Amino acid sequence: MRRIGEFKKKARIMLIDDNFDHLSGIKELINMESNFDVIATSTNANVGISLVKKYRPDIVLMDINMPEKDGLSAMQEIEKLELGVKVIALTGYDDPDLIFRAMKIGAKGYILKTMASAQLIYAIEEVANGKIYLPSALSSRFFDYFQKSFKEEANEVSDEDNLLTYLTAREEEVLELLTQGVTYKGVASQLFISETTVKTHVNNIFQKLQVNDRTQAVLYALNNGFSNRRRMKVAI
Amino acid sequence: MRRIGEFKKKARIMLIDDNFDHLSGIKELINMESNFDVIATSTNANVGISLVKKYRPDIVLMDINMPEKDGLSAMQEIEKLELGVKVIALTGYDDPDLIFRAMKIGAKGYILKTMASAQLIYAIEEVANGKIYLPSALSSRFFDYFQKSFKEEANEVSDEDNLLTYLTAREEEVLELLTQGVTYKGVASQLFISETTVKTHVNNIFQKLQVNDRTQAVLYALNNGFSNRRRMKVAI
DNA sequence: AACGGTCTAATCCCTTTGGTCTACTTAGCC
DNA sequence: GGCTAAGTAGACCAAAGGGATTAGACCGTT
Repeated sequence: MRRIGEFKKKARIMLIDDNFDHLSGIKELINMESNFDVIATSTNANVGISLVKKYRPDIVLMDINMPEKDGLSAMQEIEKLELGVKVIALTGYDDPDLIFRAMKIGAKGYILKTMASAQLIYAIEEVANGKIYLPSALSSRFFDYFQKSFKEEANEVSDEDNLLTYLTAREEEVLELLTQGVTYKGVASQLFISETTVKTHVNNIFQKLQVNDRTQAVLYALNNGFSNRRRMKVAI
Repeated sequence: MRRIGEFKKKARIMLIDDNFDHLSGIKELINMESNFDVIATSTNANVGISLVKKYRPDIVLMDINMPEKDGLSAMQEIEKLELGVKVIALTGYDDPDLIFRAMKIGAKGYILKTMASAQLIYAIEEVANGKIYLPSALSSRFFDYFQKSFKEEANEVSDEDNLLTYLTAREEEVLELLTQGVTYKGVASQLFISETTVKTHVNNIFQKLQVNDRTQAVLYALNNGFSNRRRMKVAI
């Protein structure tokens, strides 16, 4: 919108943290040690969100651990506004799950309160320059978690007792169409075979997948790696 | 450089790179500048995989860009062996998609050939110590890509023209059961209503979702955020 | 009290799907 | 040449699903 050129202007920062002392501490730090402007602060997530709407800061430093409304939800709401506001998560915990969720929601950075103040400033600079900043210690944890979640998925799917492997090529074609909501008539015409042939294939599929009807077959297929590509945006 | 004490034994390294010159260069480097052992090398991915099975190195440095068999597939095969072998991807490209796929498969590190040799050694050390190493420039790219893929997904699903929002509470209950492969009879008995009532609800569901049959309704539900939790391992 | 939305349910009718059995053709294999 | 697996297709019957209409009960709102 009105974001001219690079970042010649001082980045405008907003702080949201339920701990007032901490809030003023960070504010002091930023004002002293950097050339950023803290334009607003809030000890309450909901008020903070309103302020974000009003002032449209470049960057929001958001404490994730707050009572009433947790910081992740607040962050999500800010992301939904699509104002281009960059949110940096700030918390005392380096819980991988928390890190993962924050990054998934769209956090542009994640820093621990225990980290050196210089690192905070550096993180803000990086984020102000359009990068995403995650300390390498945390990113290592993130990746552990990330890979584990994919591994579990892969295990569940590509197990050797996947009944889908028993299907013949033609049966797979038929099932593929069923997973698209096509009727037997439709399958017949698309595969240039008769409807009774489709029924024969379908019955064989039921036997092999140990299910009783079309819906169950489709669900089995979907839950066991069949045509995973549509469901998993980022395929290997 | 000699960081003794962190890992007792010298880590055993294997190199796979189709470029022989590069291979020997890295080997030299590692032998000279670190206390790791290069126990085997290969200019061919398939041979490399065999060697991995045979020697079970601690770490494999794998070039991702190779002819015949690409490094990602090779890496995936090595991961499938579940030998605990740590693979570091090595390539000339910092393509975010490539980085993402490598990390998804289970790469314990990703380094560019253009990076300083000290960084290569450092990456190996980190990985040897059980961490995952991704240079911050690359991890920034990774996160961009990562967040974008989730954003697309969120957009697709939580769009305001999601027909599922028109369903009443009872209709949702019915649909929920349908997405589990339950028949009308089953729905009726589980919800303590008659089968004809189920049919009424189902017909209303069809109208609202603009579909013609059970399978299509289930597919619509699954593709539009309904009971997403089962499909998405790591929910927010 | 009247209205609209939801949940419930029935009836009638027709279509689709599912189960079983048989049978022909083709391709690959010992 | 016979065997097997896969693909094709028919007949027949039963069960389930789907479309349309009607209608009573309940609840919250106006």
